[in-house]
Amino acid sequence: MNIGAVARATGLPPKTIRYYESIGLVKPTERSAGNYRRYGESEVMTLRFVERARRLGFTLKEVADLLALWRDKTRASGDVRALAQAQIRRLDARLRELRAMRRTLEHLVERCHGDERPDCPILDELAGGKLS
Amino acid sequence: MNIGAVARATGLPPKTIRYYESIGLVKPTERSAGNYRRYGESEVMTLRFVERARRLGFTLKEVADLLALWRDKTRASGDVRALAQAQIRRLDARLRELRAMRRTLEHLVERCHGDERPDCPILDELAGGKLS
DNA sequence: ATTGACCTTCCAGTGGCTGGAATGCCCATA
DNA sequence: TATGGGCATTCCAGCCACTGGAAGGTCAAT
Repeated sequence: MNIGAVARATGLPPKTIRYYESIGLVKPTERSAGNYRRYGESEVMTLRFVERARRLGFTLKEVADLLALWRDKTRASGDVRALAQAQIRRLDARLRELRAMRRTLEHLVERCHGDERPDCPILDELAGGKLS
Repeated sequence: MNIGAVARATGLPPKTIRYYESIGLVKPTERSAGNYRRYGESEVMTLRFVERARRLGFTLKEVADLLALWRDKTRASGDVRALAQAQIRRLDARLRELRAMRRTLEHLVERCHGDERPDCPILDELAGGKLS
């Protein structure tokens, strides 16, 4: 399998696959005569794993840790769970931040008539308000 | 006011203030004899404006737009409102993404016993599951 | 005169890609 | 056999919004 086929099979762009290789995550089984990357099924599985973990918001560092645990048949499932729970906590923190931003913006938008006139509570608050 | 005082007054690190200057957002009124940046009240106000807008999740490009609207006394408040509403929509999109991640992770964590044993549904799903 | 806090510039790195240039490979068709 | 098109390669650069650190200059107080 060339990189393009792997890209189609994993949903990851070729560029990203090369990037993952450059940081040591997944490397091709071999190179063809013409120096093309050639991949086998297990690399495709690994890349799919990476793609799914990324979609759950894990950093590449954590993905590497998860991959290591995946490969380690003697791992403790508690270690995996701990990573997942840490990620949930980070998501919660981020959700709280975004919700706070949203609330504030919503208040501002409500108070701004939003027409041709120049007076605008949004700018006023940004300029001097306390924005809670 | 030197940059350190401005930093204290705005909550922005000196490095960030210099960075904002480098991208043309806010420049000091003048330089002292010893080449120190010197700021007046209006720069402090501008930086506070920037800091608040950033806290609401606006990009620096949008902050620049908001600043331009702020300075333009003939602006239409609708233009400001449109920026704020676009930002709310982006926040909503991001919130949906994060919530979806959270839901999936929560399911996975529930199904993983998380002890010393190696079998782990989290890894299984990352490896081959459909993760909804 | 010396200390120490502050300031200066410049370069480099973060994360996770993404774009583009210049070049090379592979295969099918005329 | 030439040629064309679709792949692939490497390398450099850029994105965003900072942040860290080195090497040095300034300023006020002791």
